[in-house]
Amino acid sequence: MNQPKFDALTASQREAVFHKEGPLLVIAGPGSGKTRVITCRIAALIGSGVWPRAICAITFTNKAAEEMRQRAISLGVPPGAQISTFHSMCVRILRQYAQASGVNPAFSIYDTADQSKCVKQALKDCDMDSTNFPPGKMLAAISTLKNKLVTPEAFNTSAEDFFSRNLAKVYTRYQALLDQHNALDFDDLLVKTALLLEGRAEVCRELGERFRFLLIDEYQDTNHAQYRIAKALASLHGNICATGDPDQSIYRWRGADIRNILAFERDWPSAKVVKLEENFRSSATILKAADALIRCNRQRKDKRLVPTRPEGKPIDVVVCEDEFDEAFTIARRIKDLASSGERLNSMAVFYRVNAMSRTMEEAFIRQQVPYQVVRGVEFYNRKEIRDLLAYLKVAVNPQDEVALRRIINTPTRGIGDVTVEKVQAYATAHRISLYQALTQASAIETLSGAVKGRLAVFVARLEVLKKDSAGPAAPLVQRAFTESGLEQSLRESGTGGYPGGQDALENCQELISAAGQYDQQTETPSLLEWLQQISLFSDVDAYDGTSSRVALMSLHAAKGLEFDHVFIAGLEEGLLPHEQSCDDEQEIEEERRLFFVGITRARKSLHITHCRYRTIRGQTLRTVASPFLFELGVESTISTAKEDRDPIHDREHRYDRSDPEITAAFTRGEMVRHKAFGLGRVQDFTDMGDNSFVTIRFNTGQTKTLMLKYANLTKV
DNA sequence: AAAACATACATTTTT
DNA sequence: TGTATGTTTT
Repeated sequence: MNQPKFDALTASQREAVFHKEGPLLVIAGPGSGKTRVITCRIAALIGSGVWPRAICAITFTNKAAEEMRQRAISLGVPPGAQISTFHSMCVRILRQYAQASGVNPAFSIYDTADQSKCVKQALKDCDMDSTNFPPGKMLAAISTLKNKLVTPEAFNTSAEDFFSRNLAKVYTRYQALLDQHNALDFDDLLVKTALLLEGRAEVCRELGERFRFLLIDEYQDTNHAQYRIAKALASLHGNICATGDPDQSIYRWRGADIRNILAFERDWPSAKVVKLEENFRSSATILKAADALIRCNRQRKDKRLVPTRPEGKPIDVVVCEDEFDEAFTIARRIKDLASSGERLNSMAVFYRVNAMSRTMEEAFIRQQVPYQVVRGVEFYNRKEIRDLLAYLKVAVNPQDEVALRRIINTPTRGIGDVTVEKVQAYATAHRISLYQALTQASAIETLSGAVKGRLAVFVARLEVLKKDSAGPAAPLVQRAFTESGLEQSLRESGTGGYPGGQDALENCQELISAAGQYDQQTETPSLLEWLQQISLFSDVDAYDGTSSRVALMSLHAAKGLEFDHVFIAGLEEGLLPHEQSCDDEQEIEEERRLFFVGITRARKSLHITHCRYRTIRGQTLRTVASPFLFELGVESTISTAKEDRDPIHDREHRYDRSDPEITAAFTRGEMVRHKAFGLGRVQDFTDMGDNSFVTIRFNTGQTKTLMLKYANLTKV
């Protein structure tokens, strides 16, 4: 049926696509057409008589899952196969087997911000000092334990040294708090699923019978919990197909265990291994450099990078003066490429740390190069979105105390900290949840009549929402928006606590329409399901490859993407490899893989820059070129960006040239640069047209009032 | 309750 | 250097 579509496959791709029964490991290098192989494999399985519903494909990101679904559709694969991320699969399993796994199906999903609230609370409850035990560190340690499926009880018995014993206390308390709140954090989703599958043989068998074919993408990024889940799910039949590239493992720091993919053949001795070594993406020149680089890693399975494309342009390595010069140089080269007919959305700039995006953005604005910054979080982390979602979460799961505390006085409704503490005291005394205590507020003697009234109004609103919480999500989100008072407070912005009132309003409306979309796409939509689903979303998916803009992103964010022209900035010691990843050889090797990932995104041309000086945290330091540069082993065109510019007044010229608004108004607090005095902050601005003057406190400590027309200031 | 002030902090990021 | 968060002030 789908046979004609498979004709274009290479021999090794065919092997991977048509291997039917038993374990299969596909080691797929960059640009080897891996995604296509997986979707073709799904099609081939179904073509050979496998029922679509028996297929379970697991990805790491929602974006990857969506892409795979789209590809499957365009291949003509009938619907029914489950294609989802590890986490959403776990949510589904946990809800289906709620009883067996000991969770309440209305659970909230806690993200890092919620987690951090709980850890802080746990530290407080344990009388531990957050200076000696920083919440972030504790959370990371807890996450590591969870990844290894170590329960608080187990850790309690094994913890011996001072730190471990304290960690055990916090971990135990933290987990108790989550239980109390009927909440699972991201790690719990995996842990509970793994424990369910390993602890309940009948559940494991049922799921094994249902999902006869398991496909796991990016297997090199699995952590231990995910590994155990995969192993359990495939234990019945051994039909597990793992695909990945050990050379693209860049998430060790968040628990990814490269040993999972390296030891696949040991776990599944009958495994067939297929290597996809041909690269259909990059020019031979780029591949040669990438190959030379990655060969410097010692802990590695040997793998070839076989080019199928012609030589292409030489790799371009540029030494810049400082980060401004670097950004300027990149912007100018992009302009050159654009004027030679290349599309802006075929180009991308990668950097090691997101902080580097700002300098880039400034240069791009000045040079008028359209760009988009691709960043992780944003939308769902906005205050107004979190507030609105918290309101809904409480309606669905009143035990969710983090959400409840968030909204109890947001927008302000005269329920201050003192009141909450009184209610909390009552709750503790009567061993009930905070929410339950709120419903009994009239019985709390320490509260005044007025406060009781306000609490009653608040609870009544939530109760109504809770009662009507069945059916489509969008109307409920709309209602919560209005009834919570959030909408009104946003409309009256300026006075309220929301500085960007208009934006915030639009964001909330966007959330409502997102809920509407979910309602339309889902057979039996429910608020609970929607909330659980969007907890697992981030908006990296918001990257728009079709708009005509250059993409700016971190090297990590670049994984899975490809561009004709790639720029990688900051190839300096301490930045790439990052100074905090230089402790051991393993970390250095991961940094090398990160660079490798960046390089192999490029199809036609690769441009690498590094600076002689870079300002980090306000200090300008002389830099050293990254050792990785020399490992590329290519005859690179080393050019100095500065050569065609005035060497002394570079920076000033750059700004003068591109900033015609030199007499524009300045506002208090703005950063400006003065030729002689350097950086400073505007204290005051008196607009007198041509004779305007401006008061600036310079970083040298002096404050000066200058005539604008003579000052020659530039905005920073 | 809001604004002003002070202080810690600072990779990578998905779920 | 900036920011994000927490604390004090009004």
